[in-house]
Amino acid sequence: MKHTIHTLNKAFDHRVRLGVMAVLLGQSDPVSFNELKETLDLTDGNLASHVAALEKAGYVQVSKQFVGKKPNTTYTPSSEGKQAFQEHLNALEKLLRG
Amino acid sequence: MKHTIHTLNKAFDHRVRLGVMAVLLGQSDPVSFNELKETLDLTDGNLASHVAALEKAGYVQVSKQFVGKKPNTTYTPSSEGKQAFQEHLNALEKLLRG
DNA sequence: TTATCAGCTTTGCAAAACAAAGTGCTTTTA
DNA sequence: TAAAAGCACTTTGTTTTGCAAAGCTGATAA
Repeated sequence: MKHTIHTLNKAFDHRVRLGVMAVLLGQSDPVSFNELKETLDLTDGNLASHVAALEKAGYVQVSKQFVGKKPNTTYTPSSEGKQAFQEHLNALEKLLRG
Repeated sequence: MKHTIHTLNKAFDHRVRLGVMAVLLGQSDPVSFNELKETLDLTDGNLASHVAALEKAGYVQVSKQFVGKKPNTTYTPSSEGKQAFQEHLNALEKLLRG
């Protein structure tokens, strides 16, 4: 019965990134920077750095447009992101059930 | 629908500490340093520092005895540890289900 | 007596986390 | 029209965390 914590994905091994993924996957529509920021109660810089990490890993896609005259950045999970996250959750469950 | 990642317990917000708790809670008997080390595949120092953190938080109890003539350190989750861990898992589930 | 085991502690470095302030651009608002 | 405010960052600087590797202690086995 190997408790291999090493199959947990480091990209998701932090509450902020976990929260970001949970929010994105819980919504069928893209989620904006400000929605994320308020939902997760984070500072701008903190959120920006964590989503940047997820983007760099290829787990979220970023799209920038204008809503009316206001800039609006939204995030969606990529298909690799969805899969990697699911695998992470599976590994978590496995770990927690021995 | 508040995705409050802030209810996650920082003491368990790391794969090693998560693994330690999972192992300890999965076993009805105390678990030795070496069992933990092998099960989780960690170096001495790394394991030592993480269990020290859990001990400092009051989440695991440490007992030192001799088995035959060899020293043997074992770990058990405290009742606060069990409760806190359960709450952490509840918070996790809640987060993951919106 | 040299080596080995258990269980740490120390050292030293690198990466990560975070808050706070700054930035550039646009748009309200007074 | 000048000041304020919103969006989405980036930069700066500090603190915290993680980790491997080496060292250490006290005991035993070879």
